[in-house]
Amino acid sequence: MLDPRLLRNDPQSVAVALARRGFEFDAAGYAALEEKRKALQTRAESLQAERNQRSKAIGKAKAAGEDIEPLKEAVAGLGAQLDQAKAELETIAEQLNDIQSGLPNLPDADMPDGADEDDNVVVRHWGEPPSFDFEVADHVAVGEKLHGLDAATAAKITGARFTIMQGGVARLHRALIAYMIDKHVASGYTEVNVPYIVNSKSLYGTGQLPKFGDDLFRLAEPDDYYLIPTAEVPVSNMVAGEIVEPERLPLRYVAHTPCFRAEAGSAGRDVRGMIRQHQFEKVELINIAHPDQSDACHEAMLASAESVLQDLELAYRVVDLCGGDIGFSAARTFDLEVWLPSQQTYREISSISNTRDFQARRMGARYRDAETGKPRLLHTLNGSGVAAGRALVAVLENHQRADGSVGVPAALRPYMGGIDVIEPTVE
RNA sequence: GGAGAGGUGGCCGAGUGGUCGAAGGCGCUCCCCUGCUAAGGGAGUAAGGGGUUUAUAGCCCCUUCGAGGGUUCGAAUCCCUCCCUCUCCGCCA
Repeated sequence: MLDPRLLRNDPQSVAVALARRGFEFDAAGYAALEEKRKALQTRAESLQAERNQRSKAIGKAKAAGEDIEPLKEAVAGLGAQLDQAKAELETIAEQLNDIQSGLPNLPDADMPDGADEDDNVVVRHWGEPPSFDFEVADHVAVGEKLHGLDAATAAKITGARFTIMQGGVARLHRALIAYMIDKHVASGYTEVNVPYIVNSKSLYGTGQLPKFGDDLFRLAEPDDYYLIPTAEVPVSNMVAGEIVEPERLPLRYVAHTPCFRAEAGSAGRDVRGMIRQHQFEKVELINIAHPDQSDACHEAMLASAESVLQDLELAYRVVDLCGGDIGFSAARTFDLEVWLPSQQTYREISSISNTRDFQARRMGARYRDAETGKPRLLHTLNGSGVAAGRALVAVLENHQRADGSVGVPAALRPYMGGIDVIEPTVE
């Protein structure tokens, strides 16, 4: 949510800023609605003030043993007027609120302009895409050869966009997760284990609702809950409604969770393999920061995620998302894209965003300002460190060998019982 | 699931229809005292919103005692619904 004061005082500048991300904001219409709101609110509040005053007078008269009947008669007409004024105000307030909750975040000044992902700016590359002296297989073929990936059986059990991992591949997946969590904990993150099911309020707080409900799996019964699309939702909402003492900042959390996404609207995309699943696992980094710290936190999170890929010996590039590609809640986002030999291209494996006070305002997440003692909105940041499913894909593809085996990066060997290669198993 | 208790400010905790945004305590801030430390004395200290305004200063006003309805001139206090927490029982990983 954007600062309502900014929307009121300078809707035109908001419209200009949001246009950079291809969002059309009707500043004039909003301003007109605001004018109405102001008039209605002033009227409702002055009626309320009058009634409060009169009621107080009745109280005093009664305490003094006076006859209060005439005083009560004098208030008689006020109630109906007040109710009507309140109802009118509420109608307008709802309209304003609907508009506000649908507005995406203001982009940072540094965010690149652009219409779509083709306009994202490549910041840097790390590592060389590996060369192979045999014909590379994609991760599906590699996984099948290892008897480690089985989409068909998962489809029987559930449906499309699910996978069964087994044997060495399942263990590799688990190793990736354990390694990543341990690494981030070693660099100062606090490991948290959080609910994978959340209520709508939490999803509103991080910005998935009300606009993006179609992307979510919803549990209608026995409660109106949702499966999380990312750990960002439960972890960020840990500070919802809280006032955090400044000396605790930044809060740095790492969480491993499954993520559930309906993938509405992506039918036909990445249908083969594990790139785009309804269920995948992710190690997520969350920072809850003082506004002065948030840029530094953003950089540090990016570095943390990068070092995972470096440890895994995977070539990647860092991309600065442009206005046409950046997410609803983010002011600035860096993606990590890992090299996939089968596709001869870089694919997203991590997305690291600073939402500034956008989510904090929706969640009511604040810190106490050391100087003024007043509560101020926090900044929240989230980033994958990294997506486990896609990391598995990247390792299978980049470390595959001609004989169908897959090399285990040194960083993962302690988590793989010391083995340095996954061999095809006989069923 | 059954029975009971409870949800009040940063925290703890009083408060069963009016003068209560709310006693008291803790914490915090400032001042005084004490040659350090500890203790002591005094003052202050909720949040959100609107109007006015160059202003997140001041002033005026509204709202908020788990959430939402209701009764009433007036609700933290009474009634209804829901949510959450705790205790005991049941069940269960």
